[in-house]
Amino acid sequence: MAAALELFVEKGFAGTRLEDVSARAGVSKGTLYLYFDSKEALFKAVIQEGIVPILEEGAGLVDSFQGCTADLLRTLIGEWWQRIGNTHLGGVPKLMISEAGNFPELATYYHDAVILRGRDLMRRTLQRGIASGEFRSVDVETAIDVIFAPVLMMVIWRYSLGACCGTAHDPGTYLQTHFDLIVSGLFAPERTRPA
Amino acid sequence: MAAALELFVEKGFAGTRLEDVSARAGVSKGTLYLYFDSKEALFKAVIQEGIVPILEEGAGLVDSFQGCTADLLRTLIGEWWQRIGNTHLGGVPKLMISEAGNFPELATYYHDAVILRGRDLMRRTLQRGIASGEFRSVDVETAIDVIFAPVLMMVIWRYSLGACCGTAHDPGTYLQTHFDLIVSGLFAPERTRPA
Amino acid sequence: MAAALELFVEKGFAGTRLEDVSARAGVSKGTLYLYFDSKEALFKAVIQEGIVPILEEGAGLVDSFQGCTADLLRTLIGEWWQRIGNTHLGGVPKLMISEAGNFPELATYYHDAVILRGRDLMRRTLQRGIASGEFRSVDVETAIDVIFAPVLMMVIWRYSLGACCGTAHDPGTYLQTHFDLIVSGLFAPERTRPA
Amino acid sequence: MAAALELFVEKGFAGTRLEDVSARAGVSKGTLYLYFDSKEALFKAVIQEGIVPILEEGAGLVDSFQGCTADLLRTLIGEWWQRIGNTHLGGVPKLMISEAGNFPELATYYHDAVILRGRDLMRRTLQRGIASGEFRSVDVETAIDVIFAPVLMMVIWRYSLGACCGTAHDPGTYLQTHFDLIVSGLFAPERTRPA
DNA sequence: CATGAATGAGTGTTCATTCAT
DNA sequence: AATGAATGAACACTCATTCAT
Repeated sequence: MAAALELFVEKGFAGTRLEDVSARAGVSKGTLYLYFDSKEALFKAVIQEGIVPILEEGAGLVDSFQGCTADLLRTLIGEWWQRIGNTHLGGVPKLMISEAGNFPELATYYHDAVILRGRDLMRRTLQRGIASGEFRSVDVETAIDVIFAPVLMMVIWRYSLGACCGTAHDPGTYLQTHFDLIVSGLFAPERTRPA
Repeated sequence: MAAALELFVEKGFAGTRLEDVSARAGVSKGTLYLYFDSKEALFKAVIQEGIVPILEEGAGLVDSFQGCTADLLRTLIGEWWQRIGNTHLGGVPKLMISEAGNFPELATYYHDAVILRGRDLMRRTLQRGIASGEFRSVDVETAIDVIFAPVLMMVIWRYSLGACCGTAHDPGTYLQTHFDLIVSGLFAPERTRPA
Repeated sequence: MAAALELFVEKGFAGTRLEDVSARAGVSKGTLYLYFDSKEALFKAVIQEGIVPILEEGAGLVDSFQGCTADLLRTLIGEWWQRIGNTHLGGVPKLMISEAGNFPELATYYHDAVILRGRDLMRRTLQRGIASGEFRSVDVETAIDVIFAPVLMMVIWRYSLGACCGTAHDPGTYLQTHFDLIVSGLFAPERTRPA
Repeated sequence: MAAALELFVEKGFAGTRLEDVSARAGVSKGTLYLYFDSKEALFKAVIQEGIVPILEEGAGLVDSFQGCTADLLRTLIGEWWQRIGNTHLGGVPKLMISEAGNFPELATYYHDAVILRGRDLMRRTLQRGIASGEFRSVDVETAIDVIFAPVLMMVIWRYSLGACCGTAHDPGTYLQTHFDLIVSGLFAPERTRPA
């Protein structure tokens, strides 16, 4: 599955040959069919089993986190970067964007299992901060957009045009800058804009 | 080329069959080869001839615009929406993201001819506003990112997951909201935050 | 279709490679798909278009035949031998027997369109002879079995074990013998066995 | 081997997957190769070991039978029905017809070991009846054809088109009818058509 | 200019066969 | 003896490309 992920991300679904997947995995072409019914089934497995478990851990983190909400937010983004963004899974958003039209059923699954769940994680985090008075009472849904968009654009760029036309920002700096910007915007006034 | 654009945008490069393109264009499959050497040549032509001319008109607009810079910015975004975003050309960003890995040469061309040129348009606009005192002296490159990102995410979503999982924002409202937000942030303090 | 018939008859459905069919037909593999959606569709077409039209002509013959019924019977069997039995179509009964289990839908079609129609032809012929007093009043359905069975066994043998283990009877003589036997058995006693 | 017989009969040689055979036999796919060198070897074993022993018993029966020849004939057909026709072995004639072209060597073996031996059994029976004056002095080879043909057609039908298009005669009644017809035809005139 | 029949290389999938355990 | 994971050759089917008309 790691081999399939890399190739799907790199070449798209149609551009990936199962022969290459099996070669990269060090098995024969037929062996793939012992574990996946079809190329499409392999594709779905890569998406589903790659990301969903990580999101479930994220849910546990939000539920049990001790500490201020800014730290929770920083931890969430950091974990996402460690476990998804900075691994081959970081190519999945670009992959889903590319293939959604060809796999509507999978796109729906991804929307429900990944996107909605991811938004939910962020929603609960923001509400936690607002409830505790740490954050201003912003419009939560819009804030979710604002937080996710640059992060997503970064990995999308990284796995598409960034590969040819380089000059990408350093991801660490980029993420830190955005985190600061967002947290500044979120912090409740008396704390972010002290006299 | 309109037929090809629609199908490339909808199904990606590999997923598009020239037979379908020719059928939608109302000609025979062989006729395509009178005008384009190959599927790849067709793809490049669609990208190049679709967007570049519009950008060139945009350059003329920025050079000759009479009026305040906020109006220029509003006009630019409005024209983009009228001529690109709200037509089938709106699918091109998603398409380039999908196929950049398979067409590095085209991706480089797109980067230079479209992305850099688009950023340049916006850069000159922002610098015009800053020079005239209308805008605050923001970091221009970051501001370009901030202005483009939500607009791009909207069309990317529209041509990928949005097609299956709906619930898209109304584009008009969305763009207006973002425009207001940006301009508020850009306006020079004495004007946006009057005593 | 002639090439396909020969190979299906010789090797069975699964044993026939479309590449061989196309080679024997003098076209390329892809060309087959211009005219038949799939191997299965080709198989169905071979069965349907090969035999059904001939049966329809047979129906016309029975309706319009002038002369004694024994001559009609002889003509029917002779025509069958000329147009089916002694051509590659003679392999179709063996083919249907082999593949009925794998193509139940086609088997049902064959049963209705060929077998039932063939029996009907024979039924009307026998009833004509009985009505005119030429034939004894035998059990018609059983007589149909008796007339068809040896004829079918001959072509089945010819396209199966007969190919390897030879020693087949001369078909002409075999058919003649059976025809005589059948007619002798059928003729009313006072006419076939005159004092 | 019972599992293989059922599947070969039902789906033909090419249509039978060894995985299904092993599953039906309750062993693993690899285990088959402990006992049979190849799919082809399994096929040959099924044919050879299934029918030949029964024919050998039949030879003993003809040699030692006490009683009139009509009873011997009835017993032979009855035994055939009990031990072959009405078991899965009844599918072997259809199977050999289907696969003779693909297995000429096996077909030759079957011809020599089964068909010739079966004809020999019948030949000796008929000659016994003729010698004793029970039967008319018919042409023996033709009579063998006449006796075997309907019986074979019945099992062939049963394992091919009969499976889809039903309406088969009751096998018991069918066999009885044919037996009566044959014996009536064979009995010397003075005994079958008394005054 | 336009056609569409023909091509054949390429790929997803199947399954008989092998072999380390 | 028995397993079942692994193999890879074989084949149905697709589709970009060509060319005679």
